[in-house]
Amino acid sequence: MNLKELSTLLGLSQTTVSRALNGYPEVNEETRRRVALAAEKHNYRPNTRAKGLATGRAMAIGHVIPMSTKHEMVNPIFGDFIAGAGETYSRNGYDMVLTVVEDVNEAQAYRNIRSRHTVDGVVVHGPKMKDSRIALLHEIGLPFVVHGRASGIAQDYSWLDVNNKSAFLRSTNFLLDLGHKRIGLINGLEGMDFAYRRRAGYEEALKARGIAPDPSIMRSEEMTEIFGYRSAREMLAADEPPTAFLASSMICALGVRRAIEERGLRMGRDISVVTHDDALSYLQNGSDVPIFTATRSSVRDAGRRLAEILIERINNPDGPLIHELLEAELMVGQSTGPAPREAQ
Amino acid sequence: MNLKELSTLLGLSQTTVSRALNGYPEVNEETRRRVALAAEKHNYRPNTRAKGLATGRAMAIGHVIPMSTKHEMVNPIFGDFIAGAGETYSRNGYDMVLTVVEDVNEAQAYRNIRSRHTVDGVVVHGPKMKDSRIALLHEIGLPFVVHGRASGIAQDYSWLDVNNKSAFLRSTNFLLDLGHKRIGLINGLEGMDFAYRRRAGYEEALKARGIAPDPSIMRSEEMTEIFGYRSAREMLAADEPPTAFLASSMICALGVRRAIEERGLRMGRDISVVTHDDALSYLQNGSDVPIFTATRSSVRDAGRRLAEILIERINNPDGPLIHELLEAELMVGQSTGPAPREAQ
DNA sequence: AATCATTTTCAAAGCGCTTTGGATGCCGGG
DNA sequence: CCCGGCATCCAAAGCGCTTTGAAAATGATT
Repeated sequence: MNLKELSTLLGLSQTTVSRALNGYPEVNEETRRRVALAAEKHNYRPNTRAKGLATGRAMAIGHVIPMSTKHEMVNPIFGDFIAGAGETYSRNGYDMVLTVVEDVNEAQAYRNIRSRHTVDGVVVHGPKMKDSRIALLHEIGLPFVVHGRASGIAQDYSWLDVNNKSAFLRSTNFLLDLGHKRIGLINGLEGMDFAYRRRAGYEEALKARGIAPDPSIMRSEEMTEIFGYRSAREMLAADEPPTAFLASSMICALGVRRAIEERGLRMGRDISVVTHDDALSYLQNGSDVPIFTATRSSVRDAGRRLAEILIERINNPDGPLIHELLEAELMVGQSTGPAPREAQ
Repeated sequence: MNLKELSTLLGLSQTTVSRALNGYPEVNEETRRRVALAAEKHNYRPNTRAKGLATGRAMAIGHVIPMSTKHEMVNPIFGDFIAGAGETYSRNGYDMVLTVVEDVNEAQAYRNIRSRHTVDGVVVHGPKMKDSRIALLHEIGLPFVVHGRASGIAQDYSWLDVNNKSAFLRSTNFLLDLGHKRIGLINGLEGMDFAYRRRAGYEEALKARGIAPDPSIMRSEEMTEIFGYRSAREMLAADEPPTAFLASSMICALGVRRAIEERGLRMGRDISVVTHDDALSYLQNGSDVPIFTATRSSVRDAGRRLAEILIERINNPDGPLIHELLEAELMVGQSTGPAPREAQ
């Protein structure tokens, strides 16, 4: 069923039917009702492509997912973020189109998207420091919002981010207050902007107490369980083992816990752990009392909100840029306790 | 830059330029080269919507993600599956469009997709037993492939699935051979077809050795870490605790391990664990020696292959239906060992 | 009754592409 | 010299929608 068929069926012109369905005022309410009823009855929906051609709007938003050949990982937060964003999209009549692309071709992918007019805007995931995508998107004039921020970019842009620095500063202080002096940092991949900010928060807290950050207990990698495990194991086996760890994700933290328990130590008593928690739906941090003491910030909420921001920007590209900084909440769980006496 | 502009720029008709770019034979090779060069230079890409309108093909494939209000979980395998499928799509010039929809509106979502002509086909995720989506998709005539299978459906359809029954039958036998007689099952949500098949494999293996399945050590829920933890904890605290567990996912298995260790027991010595492993990129099962003994089957590979199947079906809708059953490999890791003497 | 304003409807153009059904020019064979 | 055949190219229609500009119908006003 298409417009033409529907309109001849109703004995009306395509114009009138189109207007009736799109809520234009210049159509009799009685007629509108008739049209709406018939459309419902025949399950008529305008053809996306035709509508898009006519209006110049795709009513779709793009997400480019770079697939590195080196770093094979699919970000575990991806699913929850998408779920949140998708909710907003649905509510606003937008489709979501994903493009998986080898990271070396990422720039070309954005250009393609632009010239093929497949989407009205894009979400930039996982910004690196001095991320080149931002300049590119400005250049080709594709509306976008960044999930996170990119340090060292001259031009301004819209973003939504968790206050990573503050979160890690607070976690570090929390551990310092408990008497821990050697705190291992198990961070995300160097070069990722969020990892940089987290380290900055960690170092700032240490320095404020006169402790010099020790590179031998700071690691940076893709945040897998294995990485958390290995890092913690190595640090614990070293001469001056940390009495606490700061992990960048729950997945990492699970690995850290494994290393701790493998060594016959007890988390929360012998070794403290604080992690960042993205509130992934399949990886809840306990039910009543959190397992891990954690800085918590729902990535699904972030997706929801970021999608709203992007839609706002698409509707009003010359409107003000939007910046939103979410504070993570520090939730005390069972994984932290005072530093053991002998280590103090 | 659009076709019209490009063609006047070249002093050619739109027809010729279009044909040159699309590889039709009736155009001089010299001309074709000129056209290709100019297109490259001006970064010309045909407008997706216009092309779609003209050809009747969307060159896009849909994934409908139902968001339950009850079960809030985003399936953790989702990211990896999408990454695999997306790879195939990119290679074949397809876009991937996701629709997040409240599960109660799922049927309507498929009808919408169909009548709006947004995609050429869809992937059906997480089939339940007697899944109603299959009949629906047949009815509205939208090409599709199911990731998994649905028992109790009259009509045939294309699918790609892991042999869940065989996998769990083999795991169970493996544990039985090690002398375990009480094996707890920590399964996915009842009603999901894969969970049904896994249980069938488990029960068949037990019965073959004259052991009656005991409902008190069989659980069924969404496969979260918490669920694995709680289930294992409860079973371990009961009168006749299991000496081994069979878990339906790595995430669950992590919870099981936590429960075991919390009780002061050692996994692989006191309690054995076998899990199914979807080979998620951020949750590798160890590096050299697997942590968990596991039935392993890469969900990313599944995505890749399933996308190929769907594209085949789209190109040849009247071709034969395709069924592919992947066997999981049983990899022995550190989480299993002979049943403790006293329990034998 | 005539005029004007307002409401309601419509025909047709246009969005950017593909594709049909020629046109054009060139060549060799009769 | 003419004609058929082939290689190239083109004009125009059509995909299904929105939107412009105008016409028709209605109601209000004088």
